[in-house]
Amino acid sequence: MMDPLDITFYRRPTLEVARDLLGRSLCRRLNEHTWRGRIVEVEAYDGPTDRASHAHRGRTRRNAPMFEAGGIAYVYQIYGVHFCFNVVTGEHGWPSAILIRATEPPQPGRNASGPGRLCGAFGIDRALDGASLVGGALWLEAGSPVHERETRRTARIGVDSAGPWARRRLRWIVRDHPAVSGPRLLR
DNA sequence: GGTGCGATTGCA
DNA sequence: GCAATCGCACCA
Repeated sequence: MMDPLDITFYRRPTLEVARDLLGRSLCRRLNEHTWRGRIVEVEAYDGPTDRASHAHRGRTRRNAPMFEAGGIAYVYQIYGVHFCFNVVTGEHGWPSAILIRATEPPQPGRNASGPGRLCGAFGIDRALDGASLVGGALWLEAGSPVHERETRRTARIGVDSAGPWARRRLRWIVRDHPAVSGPRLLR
C-alpha cells in the first residue's frame, strides 16, 4: 500500500500544487474500507485578490481553513444541498485552496464527476472541514503521473461574476477524460 | 434579527 | 429552465 503524500506536498505555491494534483489518488477510509479515486479535474483559488475566492472579502468563520498552512481540508456546503472539498495549500496567512472537482469512480458505478457528486461518492461532509490530510481518514497518495501533453488548462466553472478573474485559466483537467465534469467546450 | 444568495445538481 | 434547501455573509 502506498504512503500518504506528506505535508511538504501541500506547502508549496498553489498553482504548482494544482497541476501536481492531477493523477494523484484521493483516499478515504470509512468503516474499515478504503476508497480510492484518481484525480482528473481541479481548480485553484489563490490569494485574497482572487474575486472568485471565498477569501476575497477577508477571513470569516466559513473560510478560516483557507488561511491555515497547507495540508488540511476545506469543506463547505453549497446551495444548502451539496458539499465541496478543497485541499488547502501554501503558508499560514495566505488564503488558498484547490477545489477537487472530479476523480475516476472510486468503485464501479460510483460517480465522482463534479464537486458535489465527488463528496457524495467519498462520504465527505462538514465533519471533515479543517481535518488534516496527513494521518487521518482522508488523504492523498502518489497515484499515477499525468504527462504534460495529456493535461489542459481552462477557465474555472461557475465563477462568471468574478470579472477578469473568471477568465483566468485556473482549472486543470486530464484531456478527454470521461470523468471530467463541466460543459463540453471546456473539456 | 432579517435578507439574499451560492466554487451544484437533478428533474421537468 | 428551474427548484431544492440552508449556512453564512452582510446590513440594520
